[in-house]
Amino acid sequence: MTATTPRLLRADAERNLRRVLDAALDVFAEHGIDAPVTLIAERAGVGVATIFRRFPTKDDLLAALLAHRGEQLVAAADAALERDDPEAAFRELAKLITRSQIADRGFCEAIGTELFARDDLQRLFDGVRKRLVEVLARAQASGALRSDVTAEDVLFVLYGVARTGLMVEGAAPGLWRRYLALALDGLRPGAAPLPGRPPTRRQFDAARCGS
Amino acid sequence: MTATTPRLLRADAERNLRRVLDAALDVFAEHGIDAPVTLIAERAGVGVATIFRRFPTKDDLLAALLAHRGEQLVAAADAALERDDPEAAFRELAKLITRSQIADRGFCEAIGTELFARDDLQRLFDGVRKRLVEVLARAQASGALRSDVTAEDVLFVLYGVARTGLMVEGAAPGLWRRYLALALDGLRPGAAPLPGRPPTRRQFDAARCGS
Amino acid sequence: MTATTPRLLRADAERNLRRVLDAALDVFAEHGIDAPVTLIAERAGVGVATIFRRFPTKDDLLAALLAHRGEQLVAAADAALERDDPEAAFRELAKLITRSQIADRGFCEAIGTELFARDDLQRLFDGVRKRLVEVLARAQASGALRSDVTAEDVLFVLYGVARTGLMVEGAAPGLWRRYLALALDGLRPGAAPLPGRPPTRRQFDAARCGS
Amino acid sequence: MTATTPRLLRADAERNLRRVLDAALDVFAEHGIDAPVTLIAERAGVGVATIFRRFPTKDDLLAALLAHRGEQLVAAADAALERDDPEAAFRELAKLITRSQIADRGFCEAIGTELFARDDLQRLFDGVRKRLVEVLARAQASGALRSDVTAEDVLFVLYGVARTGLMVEGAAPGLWRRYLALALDGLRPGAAPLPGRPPTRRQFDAARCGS
DNA sequence: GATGAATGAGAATTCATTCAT
DNA sequence: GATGAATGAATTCTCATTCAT
Repeated sequence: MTATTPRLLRADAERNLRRVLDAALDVFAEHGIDAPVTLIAERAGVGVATIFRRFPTKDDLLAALLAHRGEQLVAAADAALERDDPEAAFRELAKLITRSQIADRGFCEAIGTELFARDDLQRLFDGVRKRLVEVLARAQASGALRSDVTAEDVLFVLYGVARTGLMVEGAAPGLWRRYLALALDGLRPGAAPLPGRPPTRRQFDAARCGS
Repeated sequence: MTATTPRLLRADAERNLRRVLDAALDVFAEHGIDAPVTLIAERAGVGVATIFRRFPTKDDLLAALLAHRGEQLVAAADAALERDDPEAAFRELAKLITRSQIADRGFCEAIGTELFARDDLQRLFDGVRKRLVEVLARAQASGALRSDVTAEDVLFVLYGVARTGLMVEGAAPGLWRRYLALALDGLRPGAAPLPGRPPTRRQFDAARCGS
Repeated sequence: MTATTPRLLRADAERNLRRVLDAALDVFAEHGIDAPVTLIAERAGVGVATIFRRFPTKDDLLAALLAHRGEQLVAAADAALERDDPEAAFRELAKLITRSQIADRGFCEAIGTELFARDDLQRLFDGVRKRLVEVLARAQASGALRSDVTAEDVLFVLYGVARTGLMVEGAAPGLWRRYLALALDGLRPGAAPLPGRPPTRRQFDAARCGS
Repeated sequence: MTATTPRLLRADAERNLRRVLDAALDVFAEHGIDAPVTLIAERAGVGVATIFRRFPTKDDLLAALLAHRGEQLVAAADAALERDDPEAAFRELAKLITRSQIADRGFCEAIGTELFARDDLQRLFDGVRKRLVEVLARAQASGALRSDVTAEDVLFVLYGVARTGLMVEGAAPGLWRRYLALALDGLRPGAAPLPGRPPTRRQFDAARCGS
């Protein structure tokens, strides 16, 4: 009973926190990262200060949501890693990564922003990258994918697909799958070698954090 | 004297207009469409009111620049149309379209915005689309390109490439060519048919104007 | 059991009250009266509401601390009163009064504020004043101090010394003793009579409470 | 005529700027540096943005006012330097310095704040200090002042006098002259040497800028 | 009784757009 | 015609104080 008291307190708070996060997810997903915090507060049915209590900065709130996305992606990537078929695993992971950005305009807009410079986000999304490295290597080894692309390449390509997908989502929901398919077709083997060199890790990280 | 005064003024005005447009082009290209109007006024060496006299709204100014880009693209597309080699023509046009967005962050950001709903812009960029239809058809007829993609598809794909290119441009200048190559590889013939259907004209236009 | 519970609670409460007061003393002494209440709650390891339960208002909390300082000063003044050497007694009391303000930025900042209008504080600090009147009179009678200054004058002068001391304390700790010495030198006999008249009791009280 | 056009424009603007500065001077002088900018805007009869146009930051506005005070002081100090009687010159300068702080609560409160770290302010008020060095040296050479105090000492002492003066000004206008006289009496020769060492230039500057 | 989450009233600052000159 | 100063409507963030648990 003495143990439940703090839990009860948190039950209330957590409900509100959940509402804030849900509202923030919705609002940022719909309006992008420029959505005012007050809009989230309204949607959540709380005062602004309630939000700023948990997240001292708008950026902190955004970072929390991004971390959420990162965790989801890591988990989903782990599931994809389980797959036996290397190509299917790769396609699934690619789809997951793209879809997560399309489902959340804020997430997609945040990519290439200082927001990603935060250590925790770096680590999380590097986890995604690492899993993609693995899945990609297997697919390449199986001959299903061209061998001159890196995981960084793939992530950049999928970002582009997501951007396009977001633009068309309102007018043609689901059309992004078409463009994902097109992008994946570009990864088939048999094409002329790509021009230039893939981005270095340093370049990749820099690009993610807004050069 | 009464005759020369208006002429001089008009000359002055035109010089100013040119300076405003040049400055706006630079500023929006560098900072995107959220750049403040005052920054443009500074760069142009004129007062803000001078800008708002010609362009009652910031959006009007942006629209004018977009029209400029549209005209450039139309001209460049016409040049590409001259080419004999259908594939080369297509690749050139694709490169032009992508590069124009990468060279102008504002232009790229404006795509998918209500800004594109303006009649004049609709017409202009529809001119680009039409030329692409032509170039694409020839390339497809020549067997250099898969036949299940439309000009609308291609434009959407290139938008994605440009978005990626813009993100990485700071950290890895020119890397976009690599991703353009990848995208074009996706357009080679021989792949499984694309899922879904290409966007209708209505969907295409709607997506361009922010659903 | 019914008897011990309230006792335990009261013991708990008193311990909390003590912690709050200690924390508040520290925090206000270090950061001044603008320090947020939550900072005190943190430092005390209690919730804010615990503070506001005892002290309905931040001002009430401040007043309690000021009362604490007042009591300390009264006690210290009583000790000084014991001294045989009138000049030594005066110097000691002056030093005590100054040091108490320097050791507690919040105390010093509160002087000249409506806070001092509270009856209990008025009474307490009037106790200090009265003891200074006594000590001062003796020192003046002994010829060690000029006779045209009042206790109110001295308190005002020491406030100025404390303000200076606080400003320099960070860069030159202890420098205030130098300025206290200078101020005391100004109280030596033999100078031309001071201009104007010393503040009346009414003026003195009014000045203390923010005019 | 062509020359007057810009002047006319500025005539209007300068009137407003003057109103803003006057209002700011009044408001900060009365309420101190924590007074909200909106209050100044109201008092000046302008919108807040008008103020933020000239002074990008509240601190910039404050700094401008401080610079104003600094210039006034430098000019006044030059006048005092002209005086033949070394002691009279010193007393006059001391009075000027003290009065300027009493007339402007904001000025006095700003001392010991990061605001003073600004280069222009440093230079201006160092000009005041240098003039005081001169005047002080003459007064000391003439035997009118004790020789173990520096200009830095004097400035710190006068700050304390001003703080006291500000506290009592509401209840006893002009009483500060009494405490200035007391402080000056402390600077007469013939007292025991002061304890400690005067602050170094480094310490002096650090104390002025908030340690 | 204690907790700490929630709140609303500001505060500083920015920006597209409008007027007086 | 051109200028740039003025404006008001946001937007982010803070803090004393109140309430649900």
